Amino acid sequence: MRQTEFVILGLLSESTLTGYQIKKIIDVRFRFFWSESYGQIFPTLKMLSANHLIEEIVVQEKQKRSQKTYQITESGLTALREWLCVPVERETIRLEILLKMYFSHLVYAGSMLEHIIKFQKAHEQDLQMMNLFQRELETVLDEDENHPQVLRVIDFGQKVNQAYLDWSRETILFLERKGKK
Amino acid sequence: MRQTEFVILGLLSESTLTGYQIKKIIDVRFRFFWSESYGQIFPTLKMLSANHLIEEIVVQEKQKRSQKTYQITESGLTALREWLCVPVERETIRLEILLKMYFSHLVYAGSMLEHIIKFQKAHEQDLQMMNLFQRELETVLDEDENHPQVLRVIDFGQKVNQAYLDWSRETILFLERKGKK
DNA sequence: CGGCGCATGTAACTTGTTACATGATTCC
DNA sequence: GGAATCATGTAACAAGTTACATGCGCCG
Repeated sequence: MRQTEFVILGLLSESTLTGYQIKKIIDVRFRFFWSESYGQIFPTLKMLSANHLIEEIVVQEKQKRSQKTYQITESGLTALREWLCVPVERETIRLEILLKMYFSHLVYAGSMLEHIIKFQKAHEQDLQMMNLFQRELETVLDEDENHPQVLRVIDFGQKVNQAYLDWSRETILFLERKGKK
Repeated sequence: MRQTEFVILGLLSESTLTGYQIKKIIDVRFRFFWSESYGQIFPTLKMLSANHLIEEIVVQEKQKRSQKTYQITESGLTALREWLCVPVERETIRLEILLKMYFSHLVYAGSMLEHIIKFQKAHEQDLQMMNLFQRELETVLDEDENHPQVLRVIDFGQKVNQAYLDWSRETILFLERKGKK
């Protein structure tokens, strides 16, 4: 869980959060390059806490529902900084759609067409969301926060998603021609 | 091992192969969108064989070294065709480099710069390899084989890798400006 | 008072990697 | 003769998902 550890430390370096909030942030802000499930977040939180890289802070506001908010410790921040300087080692990419495209001559073209249209729609939405993030961030841009770095990440998402959409458009044309023959 | 199953069936639908050859093909041709380890290939081969989706053919040429060549069966081909028509369900992307970029304001810019340069070099090579594949395939283009579909897959790789390189260039400039301040 | 969203958690399972063992063949 | 590549395989481990259980608070 090396990697999960550091996503969590990273997010906690910005603000205190609950496990649930961490999951939500990853699902929204990181969706085009990362994902985590509760099955990893909660055990990792427990582990980080046992190693004193994070601490549970009990914000007993009135009679709030059960809620564990975590904050990063000094050693957590140190560990995060160290990790940031270690060379990137894993780059996991598994695109089932390309596997299907590669072997798609074995089935009728209409089937592949459906897959691509679905793919295209999903990434159109992703791109719109990124454009929104970008505009929002630019209106409150603070050079002393991590905003410029976040904009670079958003830019990555925009470029890659644009490439996906260009490819989808061309591939749909290709399949439509195939289908007619 | 759902997915591993189908990569193998797909490759065996083109030619008979050994486990070792399957691994090599995935490492070279699919490297920008897929990966498999021996730890998955060999057990999956065994399992597919037990289910009669593939068959072991013993090509006892002279006193060849131990070698198991597999070929797809009719039911294997049927299973593959069915899978090709089922909607794409998984799209795994985990880019550690973006995670590091996102939180990189916590460390000095030079560190991130190294990561990006390494990333850029790796993807320059990938792009060159794809350009080579493309040229090779276009010289022997056969519309009745899967060549047009493979070219679409290569095109995906080229577009996405080009996006990676554009982003790298811009991000290196960004970090160099940061570093000087 | 019903449903949704917030919130936590785990057990069972699937998936995937790593490290290791083994040994033949090919090429320099 | 030694290195690289071909070739097969597994055990231990690490990572990740899914399905489920639980229950509060808020809004209509």
